[in-house]
Amino acid sequence: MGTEERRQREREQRFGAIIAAAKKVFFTKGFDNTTMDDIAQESELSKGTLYLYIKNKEDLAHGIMFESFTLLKGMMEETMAAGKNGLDKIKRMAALFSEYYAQQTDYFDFARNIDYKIGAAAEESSMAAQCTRVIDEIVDMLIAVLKEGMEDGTIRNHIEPEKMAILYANIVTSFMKQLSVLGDIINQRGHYEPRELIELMLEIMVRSL
Amino acid sequence: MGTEERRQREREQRFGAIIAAAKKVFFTKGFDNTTMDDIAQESELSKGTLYLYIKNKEDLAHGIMFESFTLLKGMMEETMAAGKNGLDKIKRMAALFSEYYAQQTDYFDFARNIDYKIGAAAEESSMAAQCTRVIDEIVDMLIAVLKEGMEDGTIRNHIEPEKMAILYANIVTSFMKQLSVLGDIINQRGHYEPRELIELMLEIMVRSL
DNA sequence: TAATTATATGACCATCGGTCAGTTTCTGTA
DNA sequence: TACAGAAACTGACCGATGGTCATATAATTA
Repeated sequence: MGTEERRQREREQRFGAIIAAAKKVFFTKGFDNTTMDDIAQESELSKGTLYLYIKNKEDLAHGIMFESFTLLKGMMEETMAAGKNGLDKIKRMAALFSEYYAQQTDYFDFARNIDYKIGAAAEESSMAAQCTRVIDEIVDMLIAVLKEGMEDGTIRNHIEPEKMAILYANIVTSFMKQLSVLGDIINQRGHYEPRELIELMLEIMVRSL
Repeated sequence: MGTEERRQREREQRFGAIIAAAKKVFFTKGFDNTTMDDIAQESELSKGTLYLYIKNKEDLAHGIMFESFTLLKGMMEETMAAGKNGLDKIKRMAALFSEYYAQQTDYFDFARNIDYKIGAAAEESSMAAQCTRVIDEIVDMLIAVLKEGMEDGTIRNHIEPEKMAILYANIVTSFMKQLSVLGDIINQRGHYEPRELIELMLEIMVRSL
């Protein structure tokens, strides 16, 4: 009888519902200002029950990050497939990042609070470990496309692709995270749209290849 | 009689001592893991007394940031004075930033937690307001040197210098903040020294001018 | 139906940022 | 020197919050 299977499925659904509820509250009130009671209420469970499905508040955040990274990875795969050569793929990727930032600014704001702990937590927490795995896969995609560009001659720069992938990924994400927070203030003071600054940054990155 | 003046001086010394104690503890244990009781103990005052000199824990952090930005500004002024033309000044500035990162990595790690709140807090807190003032002065210095380079022909790129200063300042600081946290993990996994990645990043930035 | 197991609950605990009534120390005056 | 008022200081206390656990409820099995 499939009782055990059904239970397992229900457990996963519960977990998914908790992640969804947490995401809703985190993105509305911010990580620090959200209490576990808020999440309990939103998910219509008691606080104690939450802890049957998650390890702690931080782990919950890593679950959300995992979802986000997985989504991005899927979009990258689609984008890459459409590119004609190495440089073209990178240009499309840059456009994708810009679009992703515009649509998911909340994620970057949230990530700024959280993702720096992922590496340190990866050993203890399965959610954090899953995050690092997806991040590694994303970096691997970047490495592959850089290599492709070097081989087909569309990229002049021949520094180690592994090093460049790490470098560029960190420049882009750190800048986006910073803008997700300071963007409004910068816009208010100097009238520079965050999106405009990001496009400029990406242009500099692509041109440097 | 100079009683009042002496008192004022003593108040400032107390404040300075509290900042110093807080800095010591924050840099050792991190912002989140430091309790106000820790700082009270380190500064040999009661917790209640701390609050006669500071507004709250965040304000204390802004005081430390202010000190840091002021230090950097002073170093920038020295560096700029030694430069021969616009581009030369910028190259020296890049070298300065790299050196500053190496010497004060702790500051960036700390800043990552704090500085995003400065803009929002500037209206309420005098410490945060002082921070924004120094940051503005630093950005103004960058704008000035970019203009100089455009005028003397050592910089080809002629986008609005105001926009470029904001763009470059944010790329550089956000990347440094990210590395201050992830640097060790990156180094551990791919054997890329943080300092090396920062030099590469600065090189890309300078070359794009 | 009774026993066992899985799931859920919320009162409770420890910690921490911040407050405030009360105490001590300093200062100017008579 | 005595004393009153001001300034500086203290630490017990408060409210909020992440996390726990003894207990209760529901589902499953025999």
